[in-house]
Amino acid sequence: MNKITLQILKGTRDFLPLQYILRKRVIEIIARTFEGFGFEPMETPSMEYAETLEGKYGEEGDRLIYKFEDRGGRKVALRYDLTVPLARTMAMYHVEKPFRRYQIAPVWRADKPQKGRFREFWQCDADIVGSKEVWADAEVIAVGYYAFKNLGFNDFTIRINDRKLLNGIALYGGVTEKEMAGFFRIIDKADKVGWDEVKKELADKNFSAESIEKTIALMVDETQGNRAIQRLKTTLKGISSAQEGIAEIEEIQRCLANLGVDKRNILFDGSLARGLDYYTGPIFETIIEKPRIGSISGGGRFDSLIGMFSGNDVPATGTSLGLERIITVMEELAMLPMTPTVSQVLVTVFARDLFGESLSVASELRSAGICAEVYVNDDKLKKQLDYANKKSIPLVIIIGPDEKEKGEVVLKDMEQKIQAMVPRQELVNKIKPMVVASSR
RNA sequence: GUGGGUGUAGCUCAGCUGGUUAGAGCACUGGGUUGUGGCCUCAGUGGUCGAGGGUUCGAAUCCCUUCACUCACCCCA
Repeated sequence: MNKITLQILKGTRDFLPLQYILRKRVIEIIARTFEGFGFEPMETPSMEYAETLEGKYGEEGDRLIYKFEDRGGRKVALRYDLTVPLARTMAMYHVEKPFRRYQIAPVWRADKPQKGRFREFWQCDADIVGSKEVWADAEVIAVGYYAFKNLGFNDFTIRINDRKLLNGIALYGGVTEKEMAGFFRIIDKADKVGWDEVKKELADKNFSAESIEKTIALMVDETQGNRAIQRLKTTLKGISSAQEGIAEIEEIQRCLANLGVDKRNILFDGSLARGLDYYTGPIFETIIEKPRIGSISGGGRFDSLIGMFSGNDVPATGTSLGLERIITVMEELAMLPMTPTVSQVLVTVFARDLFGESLSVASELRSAGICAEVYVNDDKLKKQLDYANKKSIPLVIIIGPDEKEKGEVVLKDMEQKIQAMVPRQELVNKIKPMVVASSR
C-alpha cells in the first residue's frame, strides 16, 4: 500500500461530530433569528465564473479570490462572499421587492490563516434588496444584534459609520476619489496604533500635509459617539454628502431604539472604513473585546453592486456574521453547553441470539420519534454501558433472556443511576417524558 | 506578501550543556469483576524523535536545507 501523508489543505478543517453538532446548533439559532425577521433561505453555487466575482471587492480582495480553469478552459472561481452572488441573482431573476433572504454557507479566501481566520469558512448573511430607506439598514443591523443576543452574547459593540460621511470628510480634506480607499484604510487603524502613527503613515503614502491636518483635526480627539457626530455636523456644514451620511446614521439610531436594540451595544465610529469596495452608504461591524479576534460581523449598503450586473442600480443592504469567529469566541468563553451525541437511547445487545429483540425495541422507539441507537458489536455489557457513558447517552435499554421471557425490558437512567423493569407495551409512553426532560 | 514561534506515542507534553534498549499522564486493549457504567488496581499494545543532509566514535539533543503547523502584521468574518 502506498503510504501518503494524511493532511488537509491549510486553512480548512474537518468537523467531527463533536464539533459539528455544536456548529449545527449555532447555525440553527442564527437561522431562526433571521427567519424571525422574515428573511427567507436561499442558496447559490459555490463556484462562479471568475469575471462574476472579479472587480467587486477592491484590489486586496480580488487577489484573495480562488481562481482556476475547469476542463473546458473556463475561468472559474470559488465564491469569496455571499453578497456578490446575491447581487448576480438579483440581476438575473425577478423577485418581489423589498426582498429579504438569508444564506448560511461556506466561502473561500486565499488568505494566510491565523486565529479565527480560515481559507474555507462559513458566513451567515441576511440582506434586503429593493429598499433605499435606511429602515432596511436598521433592520439588518437589528437582526444581527438579536442573533448575537440569542446566542448568549452581551458584551459586543456594533460600530456604525457611513461611506457618504467618509466621502464628505475626504472632500473636505482635498483627498481625491482614487486615493480615498487607501486613505481610510489607514484612518481605520487609529484605534489600534494611535493617531501619531496614522499621521506618519499617511505622510509616507504621500498625502499632503494639508489633507492630513484638516482631516485628522476633525477626528483626533474622539471619533466615536454622539459628541463626535455633532462636531462633524458643524465642521462639515457646507458638504452635502457628509450631511447626508450623518442624517442616515442618526435615523438608523432612532430606528434601532424602536427595534429594542440596547444603546450600549451601538456606537457611531467615524474612523470605521471597511475594506470592500462595493459599500456605498451606511457601514457597520460588530467587535468584541474579550477574546481579541477582530470583527465577528460586518456589513453595509451596496446600492451600485447589482447595477454592475444588470446596468440598473437596485438599492440593497445586508449583514454578514462570521460563523467561525463566533464559534471560536463561544468556545473560549465556554458559552457552548456540550452534548456530544444525538442518540437519546442506547439499546444494548445482550447476546447474539437476542440481537433481534434489541433491533425490534429500537425500531419501536424510532417509530415514536425517539433517537435510538443499537449497539452493533457483540461486546460485554460492561463495555456497552461504558460506551453510553462516554458518549453521554442518557438512557440505556437492556434485554436479557429473563426480560424476553416476561415481555419486559430494563430501562436504565445513566445520570440518575437507577433502572426499572418496564413492559414492552409501556416502554414508549414511559420513555417519552424522560427523553423530553433530558434534551436540554 | 512581511516577520516571529513550534514539530518527540492517537492526545498533552518531559527528555539538563550530544552518551547504550526514548519517558510520563491521558487514551486504547485485556485481566481483577462471564447480567450492569464513570472510581480503583494489575498487565499490555503503541514512536523511522516532521523529512533530507552534515558535524561526531556516538545526534531527539549541535549545524544547514526543506516541509508542516501556529501566532502577529496587512487585509478581513
